[in-house]
Amino acid sequence: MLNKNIIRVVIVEDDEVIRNAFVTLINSSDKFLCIASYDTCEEAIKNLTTDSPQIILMDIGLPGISGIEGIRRIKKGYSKVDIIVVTVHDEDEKVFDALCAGAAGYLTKNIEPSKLIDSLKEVTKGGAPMSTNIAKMVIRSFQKSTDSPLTPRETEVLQKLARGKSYTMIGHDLFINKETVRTHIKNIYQKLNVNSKAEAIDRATRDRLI
Amino acid sequence: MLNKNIIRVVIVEDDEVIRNAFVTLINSSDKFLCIASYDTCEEAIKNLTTDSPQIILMDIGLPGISGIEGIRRIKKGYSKVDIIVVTVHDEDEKVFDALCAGAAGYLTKNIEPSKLIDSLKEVTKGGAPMSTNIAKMVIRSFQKSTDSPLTPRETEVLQKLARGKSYTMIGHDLFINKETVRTHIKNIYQKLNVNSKAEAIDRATRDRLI
DNA sequence: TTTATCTCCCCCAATTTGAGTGATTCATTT
DNA sequence: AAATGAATCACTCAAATTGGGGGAGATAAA
Repeated sequence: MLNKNIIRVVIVEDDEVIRNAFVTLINSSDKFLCIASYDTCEEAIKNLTTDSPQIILMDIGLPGISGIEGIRRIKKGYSKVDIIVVTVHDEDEKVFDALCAGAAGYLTKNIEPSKLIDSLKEVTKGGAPMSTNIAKMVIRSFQKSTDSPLTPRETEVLQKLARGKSYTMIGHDLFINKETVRTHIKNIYQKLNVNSKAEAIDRATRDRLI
Repeated sequence: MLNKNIIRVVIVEDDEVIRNAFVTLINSSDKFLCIASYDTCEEAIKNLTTDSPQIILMDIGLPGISGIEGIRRIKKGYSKVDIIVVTVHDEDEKVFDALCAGAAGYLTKNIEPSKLIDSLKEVTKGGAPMSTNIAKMVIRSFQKSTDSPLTPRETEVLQKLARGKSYTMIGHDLFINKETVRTHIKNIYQKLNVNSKAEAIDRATRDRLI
């Protein structure tokens, strides 16, 4: 049975022109078959078990429930499908929200047709296709600020504070007195211009200090 | 001046055979020039300003200071260079440590020669080359556990707790009474089998509940 | 009808926190 | 030689937070 080896793809995209282009493109490959295409997540979800796709190509700027929420719902009820986001949006928030919601890959729409097919192949092999700009954002999200106002020790203290530890525990971890921890934290608060734990963690997270 | 357009590359790799293979490969491209190759980070750092590479290909299983620490030191004194890790290691810890230390990309050594050159090109264009398995690990690091023992509300509470907020603040954020927050946290502790904030955050982070 | 989830209330003791105001040591820089 | 930054420790004090215990009502789902 040849059909067994064909990868079933569903498309969710509200722009008819783009949607049809994707359908044509995918069906032009003998490895993939576009079983269905929808212009809203709601419809896609309704037919999910019938369609039983291995891959969903999904836009995230949709009418009705957002693509992000759509990803969440789809992965909840049907976790084995790989969802690749294909969108014009490349703002940090959208990207990370989509990944957190369970997207297996993230492509921006300027992608060349051949690359899109490559991405489909990559995801079937267990990979995580990303546009270069997205990959860059993702990598950068791991990296700390290079010009922190905090000293190494203060950074260490703040990291532990952010993990919910008390002054006493931090002191124990770093082999210093609780009073020293207190001093460090006082200095941290002054440098970050805050006056509570929550604010400090907030600023530090936002500015990638920890 | 043609040299102006050649991308200067330095290699840090302790295995002589692999190192020489990389040198040959890189010099076979007319876009890149391998100016130097070292078998330790120490040496590479010593000659950094003289070599002034745009890209460093770096192994991370090195004698002397580790590649990870090497990345940190290089990026500290010479932040404009793009460091691509090329290694056999694909354990979570190494990968994330390298990325946090400032690596611009991460390749595993089974990479084909043509892909390595592609990766160099990608990084010069501001991208972040990753092997498929690494990309997958990175993406997965954003995603939460699908079978959390916590209810949605409890997860919400725990997330805020992990951001350093007090019971009072959490209640304010969620428009519920502080006492309700207490109850949630009591239940969370019981479910996670812990009895303090720090332990709860630790478990939740480790198990990707938040 | 039971169960799960979310909501709220009270008591209590121990700990923690934030804000003061100090000080000493050590290494680096000027 | 003096100054600066970094890291260490001390003591006070009032307010807030935390964790443990108890109990209970509402609603919705199974």
